[in-house]
Amino acid sequence: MLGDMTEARSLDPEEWEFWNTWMRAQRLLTRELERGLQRDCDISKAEFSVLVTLWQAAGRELRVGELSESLDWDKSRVSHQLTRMEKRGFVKRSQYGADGRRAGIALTDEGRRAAQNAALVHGGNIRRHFLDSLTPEQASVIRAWSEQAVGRLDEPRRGRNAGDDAN
Amino acid sequence: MLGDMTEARSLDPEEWEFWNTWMRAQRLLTRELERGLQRDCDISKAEFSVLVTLWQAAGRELRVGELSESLDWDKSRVSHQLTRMEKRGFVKRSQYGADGRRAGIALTDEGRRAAQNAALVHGGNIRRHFLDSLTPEQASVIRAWSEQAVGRLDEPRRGRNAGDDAN
DNA sequence: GACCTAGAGTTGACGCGACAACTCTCCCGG
DNA sequence: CCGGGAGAGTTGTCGCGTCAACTCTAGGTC
Repeated sequence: MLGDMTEARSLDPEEWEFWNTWMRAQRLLTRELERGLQRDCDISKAEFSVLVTLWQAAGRELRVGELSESLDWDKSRVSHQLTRMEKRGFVKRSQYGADGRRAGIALTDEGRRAAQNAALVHGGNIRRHFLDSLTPEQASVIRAWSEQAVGRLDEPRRGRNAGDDAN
Repeated sequence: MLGDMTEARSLDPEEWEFWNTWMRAQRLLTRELERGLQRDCDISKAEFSVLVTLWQAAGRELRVGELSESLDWDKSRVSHQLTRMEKRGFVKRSQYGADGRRAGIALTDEGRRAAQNAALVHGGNIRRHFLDSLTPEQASVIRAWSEQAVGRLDEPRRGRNAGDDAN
């Protein structure tokens, strides 16, 4: 809408520095947590997300589409991820329907164990590396910004509820 | 240090929600910017980082190790990225040394054009999607958190200067 | 009943990111 | 001279993430 006059100007050096520091902080934090997950639980962040989402379904089998919606992942991404995780023995695609199609996704026992353990360990890591590092003021400001950013960036896409996800 | 007693407890539901919202905001923002970069400039975020870093070197050829240090990327990652970008015609590995080894990395003309254009366009996108969305208070709090997080997570790794990078 | 379109899911291809293994040169000590 | 690191760079492999193309079935229309 309304193209304003300052279009052609990029960012000032200090704005770039702000942006770079911010991106760097994010990257270091997620890298640290991802490494922790790999080291302590031997699973990836993507695997964690799927495990926890299925775990929260408490035994109910989810469809690929539901996972896709819940995680806000592309359906093909979910499918690929499930293929890998099926190979690892974390999930099972149960076939149903007379002809044998339409997959429902279920955790295996090993998947359940991994989910439970990872939630504990990863939660602790998040506390140590993120939550504990925030002053109350920082926490509330960052929470507010996050919510507003999600609202701004996510509403356009799906104009309805904001379901849970697990990252 | 000193393991405190609350080890075995993971996160409360509201802490998880905070964490998830925060991760989600990050993901949506970076996804949006990455898409913008792809759409408007036909380059990826990784390509952008390399282009800008080389551009800032203002004609001086960088070594792989320098790029790796500057970007805080694994050396092998730099090498792979350069291979792809060489194929696209953005960079050139100039050989020197009598026997022909030790690669110096230089931008091609096309690389220079792409860098310049992308810095402008991407900068604008960052302004629109991020900087403009911050109240002054949010900006200062987030800046402070970022710096402190980088200090905490990055100092252990390299106990020296905090060079520039381009993300 | 034949078409055919919409939706669900899978597959393939490709770039990104991490890790380990390998090459090659330089340099140092014997 | 030769053997053995150390440092720089490359290669291979694999998982993640995205896009496009494909399959298959259900359901609707004629």
